[in-house]
Amino acid sequence: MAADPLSRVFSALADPTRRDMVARLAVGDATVNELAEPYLVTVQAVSKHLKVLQDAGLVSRSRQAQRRPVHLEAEIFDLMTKWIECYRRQAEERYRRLDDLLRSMPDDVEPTPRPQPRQPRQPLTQPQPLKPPQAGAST
Amino acid sequence: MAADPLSRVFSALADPTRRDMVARLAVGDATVNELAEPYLVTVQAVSKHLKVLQDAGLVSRSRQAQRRPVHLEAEIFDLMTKWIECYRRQAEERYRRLDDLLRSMPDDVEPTPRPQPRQPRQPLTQPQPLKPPQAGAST
DNA sequence: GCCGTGGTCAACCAGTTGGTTGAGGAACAT
DNA sequence: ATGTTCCTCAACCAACTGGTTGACCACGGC
Repeated sequence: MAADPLSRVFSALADPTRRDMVARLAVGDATVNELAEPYLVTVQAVSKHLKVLQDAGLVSRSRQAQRRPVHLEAEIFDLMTKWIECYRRQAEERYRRLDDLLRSMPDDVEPTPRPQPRQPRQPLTQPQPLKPPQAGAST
Repeated sequence: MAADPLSRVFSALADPTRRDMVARLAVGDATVNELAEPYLVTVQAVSKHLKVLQDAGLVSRSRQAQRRPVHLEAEIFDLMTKWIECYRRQAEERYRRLDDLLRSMPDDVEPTPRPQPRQPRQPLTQPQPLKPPQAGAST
């Protein structure tokens, strides 16, 4: 539950029902009952899904008489797209570099250009649970 | 297991360890042992993570003597970014329209411009398990 | 006040997930 | 052939997830 924000967002969108709700909310705010209507699950289940989306920061909720309208907070998507773009770019650049390398040496070096045998760990994603105690060490 | 591709990708990246591995792989291919080294989990656990990433189409693996180098397949990211962009754009456009609407009517209509009371369901994500039979489905 | 509507909370259950250990397969070196 | 290295498979376990039902809270209408 206390997972990092990125995990929460990815995890929230890993469920097709939740993605579907996000899609529905993209066209306009909605109440829990409205959101629940298309599915055959109970309202409580939908409420749970909504809480997951809310914990991920993907939706917010206000009060309007008895209703609790749900509102999509699209900015959180940036968190994901930034992460994705970062590593995609890295990978693409790597291809480019490898390509250049292959271009620059016709055929007189060893034919297996192992990319990097061991990188010194870089910043990476976050201060991961790298080598913590073990077995379910969920910070 | 038989989830849709989008769910598999999101789900695969919902784990910080797996994201970390993707980050590591962005700088170059690696073997299972190399990938396992920074963590305190067993190699078997890493192998499982890799299988999840592979099922999601995020990595591929070849054979090189005893080694099974893991290679990042960055194109799959497109699947996510496309989905995200689609709904983000929709949401942004909605704000724009609402903004225009508010601008065009100074103060002589009701002050609660309920977005849309019920949209006719659109294509959305996939052919969801939308209201099949049973379970209190008040038709 | 009391009731209906809209929504949440709590307890429970089944299935999945992330980890473990142990056994074993595949490709080399000798 | 035997051993070594790298990796996967199988069985098991604890924790989490997505669903259920039932109780309950917060409003607004009467």
